[in-house]
Amino acid sequence: MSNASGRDAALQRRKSRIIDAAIACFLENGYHQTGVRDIARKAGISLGNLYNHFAGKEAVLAEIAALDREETKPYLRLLEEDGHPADILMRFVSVYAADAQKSDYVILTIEIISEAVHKPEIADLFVENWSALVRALGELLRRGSAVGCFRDFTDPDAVADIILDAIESYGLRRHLSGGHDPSALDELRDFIHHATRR
Amino acid sequence: MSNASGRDAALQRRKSRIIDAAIACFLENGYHQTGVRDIARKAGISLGNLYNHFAGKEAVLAEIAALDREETKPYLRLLEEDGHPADILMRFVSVYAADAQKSDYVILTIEIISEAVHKPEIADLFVENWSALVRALGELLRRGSAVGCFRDFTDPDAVADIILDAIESYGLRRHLSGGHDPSALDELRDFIHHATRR
Amino acid sequence: MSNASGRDAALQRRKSRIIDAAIACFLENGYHQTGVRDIARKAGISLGNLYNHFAGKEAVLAEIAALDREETKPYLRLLEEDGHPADILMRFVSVYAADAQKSDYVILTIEIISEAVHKPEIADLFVENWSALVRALGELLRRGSAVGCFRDFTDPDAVADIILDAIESYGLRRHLSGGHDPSALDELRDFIHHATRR
Amino acid sequence: MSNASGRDAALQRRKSRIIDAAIACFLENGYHQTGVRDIARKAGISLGNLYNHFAGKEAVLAEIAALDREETKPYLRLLEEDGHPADILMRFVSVYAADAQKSDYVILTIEIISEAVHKPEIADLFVENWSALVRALGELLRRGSAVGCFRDFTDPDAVADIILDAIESYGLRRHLSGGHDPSALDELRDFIHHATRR
DNA sequence: CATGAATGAGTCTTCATTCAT
DNA sequence: AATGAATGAAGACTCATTCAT
Repeated sequence: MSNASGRDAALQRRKSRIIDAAIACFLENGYHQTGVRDIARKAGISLGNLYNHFAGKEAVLAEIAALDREETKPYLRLLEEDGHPADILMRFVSVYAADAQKSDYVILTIEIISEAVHKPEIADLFVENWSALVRALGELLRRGSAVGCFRDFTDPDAVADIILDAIESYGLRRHLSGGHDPSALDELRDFIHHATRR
Repeated sequence: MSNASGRDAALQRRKSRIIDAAIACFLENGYHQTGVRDIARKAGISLGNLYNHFAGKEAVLAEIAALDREETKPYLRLLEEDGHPADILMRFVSVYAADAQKSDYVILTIEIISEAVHKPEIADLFVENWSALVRALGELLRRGSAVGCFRDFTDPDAVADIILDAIESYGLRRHLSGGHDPSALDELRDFIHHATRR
Repeated sequence: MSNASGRDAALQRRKSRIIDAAIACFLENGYHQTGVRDIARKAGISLGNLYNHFAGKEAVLAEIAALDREETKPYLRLLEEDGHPADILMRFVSVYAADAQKSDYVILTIEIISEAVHKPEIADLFVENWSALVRALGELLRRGSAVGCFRDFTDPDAVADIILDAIESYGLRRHLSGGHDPSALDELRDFIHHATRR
Repeated sequence: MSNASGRDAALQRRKSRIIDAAIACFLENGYHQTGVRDIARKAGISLGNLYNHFAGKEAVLAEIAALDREETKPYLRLLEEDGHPADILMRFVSVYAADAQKSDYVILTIEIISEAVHKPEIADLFVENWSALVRALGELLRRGSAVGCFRDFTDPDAVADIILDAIESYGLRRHLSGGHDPSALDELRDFIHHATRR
């Protein structure tokens, strides 16, 4: 390992600590209620130093939004696995819904989306990840239709959109109503199953 | 009309103008980017006077959130109409999705939800309206199951939740991706149709 | 009683209620922490109507300061009574100290004085009452010196000043330290007795 | 001098300049009539920066109140000197009264006290300094009684309280009445002398 | 790279007062 | 005399960002 890359790694660790701190703050108090000072303090660095790593508060949020990409990868891999499309779909729904149900995920998503509404550059990051998921799921649906285990869709990508949305908002709703209805996930799986079966 | 009620009406008009101004501002710039001054200016009143009508900025948002209730009523009536449950459901989906797709509605909803995440009193207002919709739609599903035009659901209310979520987030997604895919609504209707049919 | 005087009496009652309300507010929260709205509310009248009775917030305080005059009268009478000057002095000290010890009196006095420091017109009201007391007590001291029960004073009025101050600040200190040392009053009486005896 | 201590010293100087500016403002216009901006401007720093040094306006006042402690020290030393108690007492009275008579001191004291009435945390700072003085003076009185140059006191601390009060309020009264009666101080000394002598 | 003092525009809110009714 | 909506200046305080060290 060269000196340079060692330094890079250290830098990356710093950035990562800042991101983690920011996420923690945003989760706890929301993006707008979080000050740059709060992030710096929680990251254990000085206020000014944060600006050596990020252009500003919004850049931190953008980075968080971009990180979605990483977290999206496992889902993409799952959707592209070989196997019975219907099985894969159900496994995907289960796993994705489980994640989407986690409070952290939900809150952070809302924070980012509500910023994205007024800031195109953040919306773009978001849409990018989303599109990748949609395409992968759409492909699965197409495959399933071809194989005969799903019905034929006029626009598989649109359906993929709907399915992903349903799962995401399922997670949000769980959070807002505060409840933890275990049967709800079954119902969601059932719902998607019936909506897609031939 | 008595003097008192005349004055009350004038007051109500004022409040209403403030609400309208606030909505316009929130839509344009978001809740946090909107200053109380902006609202007052757009409402054509003085800054201080706003506080004669609302306890503060958050109270304005709360009132907007509460107004949802009024806008929920037509849907409730639709869901409770006599008729073939499957027909009613499809009409409901069409109408509700059309509204949920309107940019205004979407943006405002996001603003409110993202505040609700950190402010229980706003979340409560929101959940209340939502519950009413869920119950009404759940009832329709039950009726449909009884009549035989829907499959049997383990938990009709959970399904109602899922359907409503799907529609809402459909609207949001339409907004974020900027696109206006007319076939998407058909796909959504189809999706829900297949997911609920016997 | 003529109509006019009846109306005047009613007016006076209103003013008096406002004054009482103001005193209550000033005691509880201090002059600056009290809003005109608070006074009006506690007086049970409308905000605007208060301005039909007083020129403004400061005028209310001025009236309160002026009311001191009334409360000063009993002391003046006591000081001018016939009798042994030393006895009268001791009785005066006891009574005046008892009053000065009452929290209400102390707080209100402080509020008024601290305003008076920057507002001559209020200071004047205050000084006036004080001077009357000083003169009366000074006269008593002179009488006592003449009769032989007090020592001779170079400047009896200055001594009167000192005595009155001692009593007043005794009350204030009691309030600030929160304590209620019953022997302190005895000590104060003793102190003044020794300081004035021949 | 290390860099760190150099920076600390600079910081302390800043704080000190702010305090000075605040005192000047409070003297001129009173605590409530002084805005944080006024203090910052007079201190020659930006508004926001003031908050890097003090938690807020009240914290500035608290610091000023606390500074009393420093100013109390010379008096404490004087009271604890060896020497004839009666002499020391008289010297103390002269010096303390001279200070208490200075307009600055009086006005500032009033501002602080009138805040202290409604804010225990400020009252505490005040009482603390006062208690130290009372104890020191009380000790002197005890010593004097033992030596035979003062009369015996039931409660020397209470007497100390009275003496200090008398001096303080003497200063205040001088300020309020605007006059500068040079014989008044003699009279005060005489008064205390007679009140304490055997 | 690291620090945190410095900046000043911006935040929401309160206030004494006025005035049409 | 009585009401309370209307006014807008002033209030204390926060914040993202910069910069000298």
